[in-house]
Amino acid sequence: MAPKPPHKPGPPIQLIRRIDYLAELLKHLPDSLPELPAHESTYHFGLDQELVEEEGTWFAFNRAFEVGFETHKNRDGARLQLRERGKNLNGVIGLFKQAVKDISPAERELVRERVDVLVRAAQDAGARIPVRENRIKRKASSMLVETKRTKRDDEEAQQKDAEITVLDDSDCDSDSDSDKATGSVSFVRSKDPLAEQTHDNMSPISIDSSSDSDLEPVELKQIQRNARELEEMRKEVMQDEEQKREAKAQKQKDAARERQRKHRAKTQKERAASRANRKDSTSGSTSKKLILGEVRDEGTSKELTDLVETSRPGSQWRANRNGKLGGAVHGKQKHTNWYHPFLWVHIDKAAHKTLWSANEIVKVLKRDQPELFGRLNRGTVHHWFAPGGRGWSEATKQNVARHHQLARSGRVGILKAYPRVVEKITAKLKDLRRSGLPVSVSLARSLMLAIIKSEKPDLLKTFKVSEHYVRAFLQSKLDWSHRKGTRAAAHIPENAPEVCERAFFRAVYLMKEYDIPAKARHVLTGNSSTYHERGAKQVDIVAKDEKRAYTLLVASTPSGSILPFQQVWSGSTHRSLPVGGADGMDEAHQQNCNYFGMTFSLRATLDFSAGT
DNA sequence: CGGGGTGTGGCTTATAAGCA
DNA sequence: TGCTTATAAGCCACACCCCG
Repeated sequence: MAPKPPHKPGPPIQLIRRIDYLAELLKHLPDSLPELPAHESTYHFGLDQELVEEEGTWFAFNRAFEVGFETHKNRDGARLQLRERGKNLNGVIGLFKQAVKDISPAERELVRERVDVLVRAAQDAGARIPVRENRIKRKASSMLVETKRTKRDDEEAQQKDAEITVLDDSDCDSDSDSDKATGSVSFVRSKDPLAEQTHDNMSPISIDSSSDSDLEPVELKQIQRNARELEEMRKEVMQDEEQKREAKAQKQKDAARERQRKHRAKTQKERAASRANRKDSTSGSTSKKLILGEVRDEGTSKELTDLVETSRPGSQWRANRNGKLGGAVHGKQKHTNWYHPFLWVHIDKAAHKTLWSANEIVKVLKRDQPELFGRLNRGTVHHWFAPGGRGWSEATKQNVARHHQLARSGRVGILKAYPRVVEKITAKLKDLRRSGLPVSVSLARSLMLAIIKSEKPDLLKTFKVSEHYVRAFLQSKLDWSHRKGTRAAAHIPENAPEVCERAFFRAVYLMKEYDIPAKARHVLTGNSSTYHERGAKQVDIVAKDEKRAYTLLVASTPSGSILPFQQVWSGSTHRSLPVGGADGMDEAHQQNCNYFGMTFSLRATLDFSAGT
């Protein structure tokens, strides 16, 4: 599966809450500020879409903000002052909310500053949120306190870190912001009496012995001992915290599991109940409604109850292996293979119709074909989408193309860790096929054994390269299947006896040189079939019986006279042509001297036609 | 402001390939 | 044929939006 692109995080909730708080403040500005009609107001906030496209959201936001509030006119240090209240000013909230969606985290920080400026301006102008709306106020003001405290805490922490260098550890950087904000127990904060003592008694200390100090050796030793103890305590605390975190994570996991278990139990119960209901609701008004089509009888499509199983390509696997010889018994299949062509055709249609909304797709499908899509989940549909949402992902397209997932996966099992070996094997196999040699399992196995032996001989201690593995390799890695040859790849050459003799002596030489026993020889029998690309139109193969066939074109004029015949032959060399001294060639020339001719095509597999 | 609907990430489980 | 593994299905929860 292609890796998912990193998800772009949305604006932080704190920022949204802060903007909401500002909105509340702006709503409660005092009446002393004028509320101007739109044409008199200078507050016109909105993201100019053209600017957004040309310069980006951040630029467009800044421009709108500046044009509205004219902060450049304020003298140094002067606070922003609101000139009016009402609808026009409130438009700035929309501007903020629109902008924070599309900008970077760093830019969001700057937006946060702008919000703070406006909050101060509103407070300066006398905005007060009434008590009855205290919920938001509490929330927001607590945030104010929180942020202030965060800053202060951070500064303090930094100071302390600077002072007690022995405690300065990169691990401490990983302390979450929330920890800092709440001032929770963290070792750096020097809540520890020992640490405080150290802090009170000594000025900057460092475990680094190279630091020049005027301290007496005894004092130095004491400090170093303290430092070590501190270090140990720090480690203990860290470990403790780590354990707590793990325990918490585990607890959350358990809770989630329990929730899911309960949910499943509930749905099962509901299903059972609905089945029971269906059984005894076949009479009276329900039957009438059924006949009239007012309600849908979900119990009538009995054959569809096995949809899940039917949609799965590997159901035979279960039938063949399930529970045999005391083996494991797998339960009924539960996952539907939605890539099944009969299902996917509806899904694809619905997707285009609903403009790629997972929720809509599922709704439409469930409404139109509840028997088929009653169990389809919108989350599942969502996972099929390409990044961006409109269209299917590449992985999905591939799954649809092969009607299910996983097959032709390219997996090579034990050889996965040795891509070089795999590459060598596939290259050799492809070369063999290019030359037209039939590739059988035994040939492929010998080849693989030879390559593995030379590259990674250790593997062969346990790995047998079984024929089963070889078949799987050919299928998984090369997408080859067992094919019948369709076309002769080459003919027996003129110098065949000579070639055979050379091959014979080469074999003799090898056997003598490497002491190869005679029984190790293996003669590949002539074979009219081979492993070859699945679905290929032509399967070239050597030693295939030559087809003696040609195409004869018979044509006539509109008036009915028969034209000279045209024969179309095929061959791969000029030797396929009739030679000048062929039997009957003179006769042909004498009888049809006006008509006899040859034409060649320049294709790899030559076609030539002869008109007589 | 609350309720319902929607989009989406992440967790758990099922499936089938792969290996010994 | 038992066990392992990669990937998809199934499901939930959270954030956000819209509407009355």
